[in-house]
Amino acid sequence: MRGKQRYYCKSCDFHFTINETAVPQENRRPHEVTIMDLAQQLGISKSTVSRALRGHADIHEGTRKMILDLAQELDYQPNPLANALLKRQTNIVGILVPEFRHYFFPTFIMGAQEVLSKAGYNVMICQSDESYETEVANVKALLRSRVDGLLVSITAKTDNFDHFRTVMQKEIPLVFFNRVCPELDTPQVIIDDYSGAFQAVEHLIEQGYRRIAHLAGPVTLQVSRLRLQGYVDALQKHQLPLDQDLIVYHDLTEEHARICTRQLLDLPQPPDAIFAVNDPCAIEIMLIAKERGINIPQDLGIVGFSNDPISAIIEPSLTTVEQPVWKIGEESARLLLEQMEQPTVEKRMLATRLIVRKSSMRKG
Amino acid sequence: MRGKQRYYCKSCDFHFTINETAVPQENRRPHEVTIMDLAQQLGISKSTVSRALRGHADIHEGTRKMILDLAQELDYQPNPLANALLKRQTNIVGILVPEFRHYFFPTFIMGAQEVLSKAGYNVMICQSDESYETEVANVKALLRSRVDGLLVSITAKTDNFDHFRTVMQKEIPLVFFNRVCPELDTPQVIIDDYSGAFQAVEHLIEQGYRRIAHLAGPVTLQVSRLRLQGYVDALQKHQLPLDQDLIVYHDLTEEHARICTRQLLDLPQPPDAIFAVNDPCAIEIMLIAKERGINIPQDLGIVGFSNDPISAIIEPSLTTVEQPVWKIGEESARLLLEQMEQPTVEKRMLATRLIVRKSSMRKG
DNA sequence: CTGTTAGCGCTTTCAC
DNA sequence: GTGAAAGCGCTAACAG
Repeated sequence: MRGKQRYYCKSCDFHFTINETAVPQENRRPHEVTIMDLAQQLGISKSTVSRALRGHADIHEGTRKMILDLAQELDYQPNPLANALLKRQTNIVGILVPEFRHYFFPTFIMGAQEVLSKAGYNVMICQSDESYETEVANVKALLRSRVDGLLVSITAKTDNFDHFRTVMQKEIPLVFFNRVCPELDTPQVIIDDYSGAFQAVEHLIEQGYRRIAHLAGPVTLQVSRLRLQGYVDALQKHQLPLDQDLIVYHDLTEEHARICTRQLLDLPQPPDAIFAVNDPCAIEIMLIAKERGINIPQDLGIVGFSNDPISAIIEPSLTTVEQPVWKIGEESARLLLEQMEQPTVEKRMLATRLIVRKSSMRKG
Repeated sequence: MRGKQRYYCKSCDFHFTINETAVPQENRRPHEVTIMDLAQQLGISKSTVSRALRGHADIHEGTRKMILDLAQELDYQPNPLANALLKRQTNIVGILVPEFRHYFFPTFIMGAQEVLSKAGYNVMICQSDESYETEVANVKALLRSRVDGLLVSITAKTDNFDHFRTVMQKEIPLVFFNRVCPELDTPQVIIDDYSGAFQAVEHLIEQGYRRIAHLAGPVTLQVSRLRLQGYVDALQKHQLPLDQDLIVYHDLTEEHARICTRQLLDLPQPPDAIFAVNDPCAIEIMLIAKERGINIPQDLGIVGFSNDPISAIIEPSLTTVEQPVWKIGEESARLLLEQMEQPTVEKRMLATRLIVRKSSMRKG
C-alpha cells in the first residue's frame, strides 16, 4: 500500500484499494478532505497537489488552476497538525498570565492576539492564578503542546525561575512583560514604572500632601520595586522624610490590600495620602476610606496605577498612572515575532502618563 | 531505513545509522526526546516502549520499570501532535466569545478552563469582537486547528448560523452559552433570563416606580428578548401600561448605550426608572444621570443585570441580577465533555438572584 | 514539470 | 511478552 499512492477512503467517493489492510477506524471522526483526496480525484500525485497549494514556482499553470479550483470546491483545509509534526512548529504562541479578572491582562491579550493572529499564529492562554505551582505546571503544559513561543508575566510568588530556564535551554522564544524576571537575560516589554511612580508622588506633594504612604506590591516583583523606588526618590527630592511605617507591602489580593490599608489608617499618625501600586488596590483603599467617612481628597489623597476603567467611574474619580496596555500587548507580540526570526535580548520600555482626577485634587 | 528501526538523531548520544539518507534538518529546532530515543537506549522496540508508557497489561514488569525509569530520567514528554494526527483528536477545546473586556466572559472562561483542564483539555480562546465576519473567521480557524469541541457565545450581529451548521455537520461537539442560537438544535447553558428580568422589574414596581423604561439589547439575541419579555410581563402583571417609547434597543456598545439613555431621559415624559439589559450599560445610565444631576434612586431607579464587580463599587451601588458566571463556565464545560461521550441536545438553565442595592431603594 | 520516497512521533494491528 | 509494519496528513529531496 505504500509508495504506490493507492488509497482507500471510506468517506470519499473516489476510492480504490488493492491491499485491503484493515485500517482501524473505530470511533474516530471521519477525516477531512486531504491532499490525497485532491490528488486522486485529479489523477495526479499528492506532491504536485502540495506544491500547487504551497504556491511553488515549478508547476504547470493548468495543473495549478485545476488543483486550486478543486481545493476550493471541496473546501480543502490543510491539516496544521501534520505540518506541525513535520516541521516541529505549531504556529501557536502561549500566553501565561497570573490572572485575568482585572482590566490589565485581558486587554494585554487582546493587543497581543491582534498582532499574533495577523502573523498567522494562534494563541493558547493559561493563567497561573498567582500560584507558583500552577505557573510551573502551565509552562510544562505549554511546552508539551509545543508552542512556538511564550509571552509571560510571572506570579507574585515566583522566586525560582528554573521552569523558564528550561524554556530558554530549549531555545523557545520567550518574552516577559509587565512582571518580568530581571535575573533572566531575556527580551521583555515593560513600562516606565519608576517615572510613573515618581510623577504620581510628586503630584501628591504638589497638591500639598506631606505624609504620603505607599501601599506597595510584593518585593519579589520588579514592578513593585521600581514603583517603590519612584516613591522614595520623589519624597527625597522634595525633602520629605522617609517613614518606614508608611510603606506597607501586600500580595496583590484584595483582602490583603484591605488589611494593609487599615494598618495605615490606624497609625498613630496616619498618612494624608496614599500612593497605591495599582488601581485594584487603590479602589480598596477608597472603599475603606469611604466606609470610615474619611474625606477624599481633603483628608486623604489617593493615586493608583494602570488606569483601570473603574478608576474613572468610582467616586471620587481616581487619579492614576496610565499604562498603554493594549500597546504593551502589541509590542510584546512583535518582540516575540522578531525573536523567532533572530534571537535578541532586547528590552523595550513604554512611557506612562499621569491622569489627574478628583481623588488627589486638593487644590483647585 | 524503514521497518528496521534504525535511527539517526543528531541531538542524541545514542545514534547509529546505516543508510545515510540526507535528513533535511535545516533551521528546525532540535527535537525533544521521543519514544524512539528510549527504545534505542534500551535496545528494545518502540512498540514496547509505547505500550509501557500507555500502561498496557501485556508487558514484562521489569521491562516496564526500565522504560518508565528512563522516561522519567530523560523527562520524556509525549508529543501530542503525533497523537492528534493519528487519532484525529487534539484535546483542545475552542472557546469563542464576543469580547472579553468586561467581567462576564473572562470569568466564564476561568470556570470552563478549570473543568476542562482537569479533564485533560487545553483551551484555545478566540474573540469575535462583536463582528460577524470575525466570528465566522474564528470558527474556521478553530476548525482548521482541529479542536475537539466548541464553547460559543455569539455576536450580537450574528443572524446567519451556517458556520455553526458546518460544525454540527462535522459532528464536532458544540455547546452554546449565554448568547445562544435558538434555531439550532444544540446543547446549551443559559440562565433564567426571563425570571431574572421579571423579578428585577417587579422589584422596581414594589419600590414605587411607575414609569419604568427598558434599555434593551439587540433583538437578535435571545437573552435580550427574554429579558425584554420578563420586563413586559412584570409590567402587565401589575397593570402598568406598556409604553413603546420606554423601550429602546441598543447594540451593547457603550456609545450606543449613552445615546439610548439620552433618548429616554429626553422624553417629554421621562421614565422614573430604567431596567438595563446588563451592568455595563446600567453603568452608562448612571453616569449620564449623575452628569445631569438626576438623583438616583429618588428621581431615577436603576437596575442592571449580571452583577459585574463594578456594580458594588459605583455610587450609588447598583441593584442587579446576579448570574453564576463561574458556574455557567463549569456547566458549559461539563456539558461539552458529556457530549463528547454521547451526543445530546440537553439545555441547562441556571438560576439567577436579585441583589438589591442603593440604585433602586426609594423606600426604606 | 511531476512522481516516488522517506519521515515527522506515535499507536495499533498482526505475527511469532 | 515483544517486534515489525502500516499509517495519520503533509513536505521536501531526489530522480526523471
